[in-house]
Amino acid sequence: MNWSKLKPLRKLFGVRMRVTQLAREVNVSADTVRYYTRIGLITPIRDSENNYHEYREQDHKRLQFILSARSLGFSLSDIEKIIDEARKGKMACPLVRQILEQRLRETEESFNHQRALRKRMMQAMKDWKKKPNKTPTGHEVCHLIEGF
Amino acid sequence: MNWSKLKPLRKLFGVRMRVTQLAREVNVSADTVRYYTRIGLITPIRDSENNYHEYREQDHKRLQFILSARSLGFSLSDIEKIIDEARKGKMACPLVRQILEQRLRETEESFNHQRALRKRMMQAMKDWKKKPNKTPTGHEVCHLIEGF
DNA sequence: CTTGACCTATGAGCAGCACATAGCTATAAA
DNA sequence: TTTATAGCTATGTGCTGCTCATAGGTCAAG
Repeated sequence: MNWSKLKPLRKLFGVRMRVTQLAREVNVSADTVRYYTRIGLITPIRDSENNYHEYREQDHKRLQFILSARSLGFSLSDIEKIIDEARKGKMACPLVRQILEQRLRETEESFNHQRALRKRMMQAMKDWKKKPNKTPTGHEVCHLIEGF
Repeated sequence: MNWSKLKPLRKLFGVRMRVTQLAREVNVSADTVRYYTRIGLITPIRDSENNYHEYREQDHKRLQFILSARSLGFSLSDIEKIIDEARKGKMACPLVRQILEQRLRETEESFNHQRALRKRMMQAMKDWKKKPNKTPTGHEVCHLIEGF
């Protein structure tokens, strides 16, 4: 049966989208949206005709929330907890504040690690400019690394 | 049979260690050493009596090489390639230089991302201090995140 | 000889996707 | 109307670099 002529009726129930269209609207890959769907962060309905996911306006909003939270360093697991709070009608804000604080500390830490790594790498680049290449001897692999 | 009385003979063939002892000597976890062994970066021999791995001096050196390379941002896959070059008797240095260059570029990039993330997070911390907690309405989850 | 602390190898799990696969859809040409 | 085919779909698997869980082995003390 051809449902295409009936599709306009769906507007009565709100706009429905498939995964690729939704992904394009928020500028992420379809695989990312599929992944969030798979782990239950987004809960679209199924089109019983073809088993495809149908994303509604609320799923769109949910996805935007997820992406905003991601851009603030929240993990998907954090986001799940936050959404669960809100689903239970509770205020998620205190939890959100607390998680942000913790993630910020972690980000500071990994930022410092990155900075130190970057420094080491730049130092190696510099030092190695003066050093020659060598053929490995015995159980040595590369004197540049071993001698750093 | 008790082999312990024969063990001193092994010194003729060099010092042998088990995973935990080697791990302690280089200050990493035994699981890390097991992992490197599992993926073939370190190739200890097997004690045929008990199927345990026996690490020799060359494995110790190899592990130190791996850790030095890791501390310069090389991936385990990079390290595998480098070791393979050396095993074939080739000079690994040119490859090492080239990989370092690439990894440094990537580190710069992710460092910049981290810095931007950190900045966003700190900004959010600051902004949110003036904002109240709110009970979720409709399909909203947390106005702090949504309104950032 | 038995207890029990500690050790072992191996399988599985983690984040956060990206990719491979097999099969479905939709549009346009024939 | 059929057919071709481009593009879509859901789902399974792979990736990095470990860490943890499990089942069993070792070994010195009692």
